[in-house]
Amino acid sequence: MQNKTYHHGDLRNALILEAIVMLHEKGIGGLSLRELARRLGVGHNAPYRHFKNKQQLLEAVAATGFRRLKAHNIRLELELADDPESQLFESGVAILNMAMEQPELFRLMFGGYLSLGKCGPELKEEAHASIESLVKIISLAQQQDIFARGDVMRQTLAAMSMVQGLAMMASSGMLRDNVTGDEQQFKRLALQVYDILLMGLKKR
Amino acid sequence: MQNKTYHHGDLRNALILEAIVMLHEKGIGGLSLRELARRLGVGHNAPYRHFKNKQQLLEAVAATGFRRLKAHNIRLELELADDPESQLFESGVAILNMAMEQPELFRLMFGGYLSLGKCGPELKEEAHASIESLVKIISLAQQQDIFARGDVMRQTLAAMSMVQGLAMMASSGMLRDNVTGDEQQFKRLALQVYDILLMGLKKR
DNA sequence: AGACCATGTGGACATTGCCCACATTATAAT
DNA sequence: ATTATAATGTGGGCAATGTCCACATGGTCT
Repeated sequence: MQNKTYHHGDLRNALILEAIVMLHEKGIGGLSLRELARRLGVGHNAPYRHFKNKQQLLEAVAATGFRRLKAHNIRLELELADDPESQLFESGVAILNMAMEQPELFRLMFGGYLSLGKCGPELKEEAHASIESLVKIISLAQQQDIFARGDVMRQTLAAMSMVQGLAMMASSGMLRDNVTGDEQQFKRLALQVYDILLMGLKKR
Repeated sequence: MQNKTYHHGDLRNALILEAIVMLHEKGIGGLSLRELARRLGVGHNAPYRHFKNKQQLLEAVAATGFRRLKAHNIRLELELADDPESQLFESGVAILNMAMEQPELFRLMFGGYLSLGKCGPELKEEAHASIESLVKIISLAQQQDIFARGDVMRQTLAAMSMVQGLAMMASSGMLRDNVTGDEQQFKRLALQVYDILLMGLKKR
C-alpha cells in the first residue's frame, strides 16, 4: 500500500513542486512549511533538512520560476534565431502569461518579496541570467539596426520595466475594472502598450 | 504620568501610522497586529475594534499611501497647471522616491499584495483616483499636441507600467548589482529609461 | 438616571516557524 | 563484512501570532 520508505528520495524537489501548487491555491501568505510537509506525508521538520528556513524555500521556488522562463527563452532563441524583435515580444508574452496563470508565483518572483541583496546565490544567478538573456536580445536588435543604437542597459531596463509593470497590473487585477474584464480586450490593450515601448526603442 | 484614558481617542489613525513605521522597520511579513497594539500601549484585541482582520488594516495602510501620492499630485497640478509633461514626470519621480525611501510601503501598494478584486471600497477608490489623475494629465498632453493622439487609456497604462516596473526593480534591488550601486548613476539611468517612454508617447 | 453602543481588556485555541534531541538509513572507511 | 559517519526523517516543545469569546469601561442619548 504505502511505497513510502523512511527516506523520501527526492524530497527537496517534491517540496518545491508542491510549494508551487500550494502557492497557487493559497497565496504566499497561506503557504506554510508544516502543511507542505503534511501534504507530502513527512514530518513537520523534514523540510528543514533541505532548507534553512522558509525564506530559503521561497527563494528556491522563485529560482525554479526563473528557470522555467529561461527554458522558454532558450527555445525562442532557437526558433527565432535572427528575429530579436519577435524574441523580445514572445519573452514578454511569456511573462504576461505567467502573471495571469500563476499570479502568486509571479508575485513571488517579481513582487520584491526577495530583496535580492540578501538572497542566496541560486536565485541571484537565475535572476541575473534572466536579465542577461534580454541584454543579448536587445544588443542583437541594435546590431541589426532594428533598435536605436545606444546604451543597451537602458533599453533593457525599459523593456523589463514595462513588461513587469504591465504584468503586475494584470495579475493584481488593477486592470480588470478599467478594461471591462474582457480577457480578449486586455490582450489587445497589452499589445498597444507594447507598441508604445517599441516606438520608444526603434530606430527612427 | 500616564495621560492614557481607557479610550485611546484616535486609535484607528494611530494604528495606521504606527503600521507604516513598523512596515518600514520589519517589512510586510514582520508586521504583527499584536506588536502594533503593544507599541501603542493597548490590548492585543483593540485593533479588532477598528479592522476586521489584518488584511483590512493593510488595505487601510495602502490606501493611506495612495492618498499621500494623491496629495502630492494635487500640488503638482496647481504648480504645473499647463505643463502636463512635467506633471507626468514629477508624479513618476514621486513614485520612484517612495519606492526608494519606503520600499515596504511601496511593495504593499504596488506589489499585488491586495488583489484589488477582493479588497474593500476605500482602497479601491484611492487606487482608481490614482489612475484617474494620470488619465487627466495624459489627455491634457494629447490636447496640447505633446503626446500622439489616440487611446488615452493605452498611454496611461504604458506610463503606469513603466514607472511601476522601474520602481519595483529599484526597490527590490534588482538594479543595485547591474548599476554599480551608485545612486546618482541609478537616477541617470532612470531618466534615460523615462526618455524611452516619452519617445513612445510623444507626437512625431 | 438609565439604556445603549462604541471601544478596550483578558483568556483561549489552533497554527506556525524554528529549535532540540533522537531514530533510521545511506555511504564510506577499516 | 563491520563499523563509524554523515545525511535524512521523527517527535516534542516553545514563543509568537491571528482570531474568536465573554466581559469591562466609558461616552451618548433619551
